[in-house]
Amino acid sequence: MKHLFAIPDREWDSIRPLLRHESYAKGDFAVREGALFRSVGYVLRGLLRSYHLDDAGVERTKAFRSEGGMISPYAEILRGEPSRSNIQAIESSEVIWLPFDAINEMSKESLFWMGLLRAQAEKNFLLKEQREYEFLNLSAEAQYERFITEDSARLARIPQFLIASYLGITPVALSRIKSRLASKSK
Amino acid sequence: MKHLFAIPDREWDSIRPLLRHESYAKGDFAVREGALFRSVGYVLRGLLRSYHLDDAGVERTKAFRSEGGMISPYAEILRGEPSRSNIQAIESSEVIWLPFDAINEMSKESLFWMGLLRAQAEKNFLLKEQREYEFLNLSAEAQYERFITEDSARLARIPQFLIASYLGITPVALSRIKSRLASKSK
DNA sequence: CCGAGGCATTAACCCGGGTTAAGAAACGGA
DNA sequence: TCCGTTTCTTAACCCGGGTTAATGCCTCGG
Repeated sequence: MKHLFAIPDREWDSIRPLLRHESYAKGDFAVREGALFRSVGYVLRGLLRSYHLDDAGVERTKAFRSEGGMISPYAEILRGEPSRSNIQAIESSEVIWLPFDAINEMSKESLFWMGLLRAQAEKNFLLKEQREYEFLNLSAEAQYERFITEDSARLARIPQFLIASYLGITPVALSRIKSRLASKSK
Repeated sequence: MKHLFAIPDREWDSIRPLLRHESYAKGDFAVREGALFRSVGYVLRGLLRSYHLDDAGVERTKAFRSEGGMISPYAEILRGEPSRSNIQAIESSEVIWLPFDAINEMSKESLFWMGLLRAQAEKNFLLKEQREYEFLNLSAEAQYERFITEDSARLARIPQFLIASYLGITPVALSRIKSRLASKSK
């Protein structure tokens, strides 16, 4: 953990007592919609997803995050609002939670912490930018093809109806896409 | 400009000679696809869009930015890659260009500049997150309704075929949506 | 070992967006 | 102002995803 962000000794000592380590069983919720949640999660083990319900009550999956990834209601933390999303463990998982407000306070006088928050923001931006690119350029079928080629390791760990929810389509449509691709490659 | 980012005197003196002020006529390109572009633009006047061509050669509009907005191939700058997008003036426009690399260098020793880059990244993240939300939750028709209610001032300035390209649909489909909404509200 | 619940597949039908094409309207330059 | 170009609208047809529903499979607990 410490070495992952290249945290110097001094900063490590100041943040260490504020870290929270949590374990989640499959299906457990780390964050519930509506909660004022102020921490950023670093995934040590397992796989989680962040999702919310649309107006019609359909689950919309925003992201999957596994080992080494960050998960949190980041946009809402920045806006100072309660979480719009739920964060749920797809597998048994372990997460280290970093207190955003404390780091934000320290960042006012520390180039290191300010730099870490900058890196965080840039990383999250790039992830969303990539997603925008896919929504704008790729059909559901092309998005799925990209997913299975670039994320094949994760694919096996995520049930199909959640992938459908990530792509913004129904499980039925994803099943049709799969059979279309299968007959195409024959 | 200076007061917009609340730039202190000392920092203002160091950045001032590096700023570039450009004017663009309607239709002019500020950035071309493939160019290694390393500046972040602050729009003083006018309206620009950023877009790129998909595999089929169709224009895909990523964003519109008007007075007070930031425009740049930000993701590519962060990744150190040439621009994937074109940036074009929809109206006659004026832009101040901030040199990213110089600011990035200064940020290594300056809390102010590091903080500015952090704020930049967070702002851009929030914009993309909002767009993800719309793609994931809203039909083309609902996206358009949101656009005309929340961005009504801009709507009049942007030709319809560009709005269609922003929404990820064809001009024909947008025209149909408009007539559907018109008959609905009767 | 059995039954229940959750997940995936398939089919039938509907609807909205893509495509193409034609005509109308708005715009811009000479 | 006039003409040509660009933009917008409308129509016809196709296709892919939504919806609903039936079926089959797998897993897990009793």
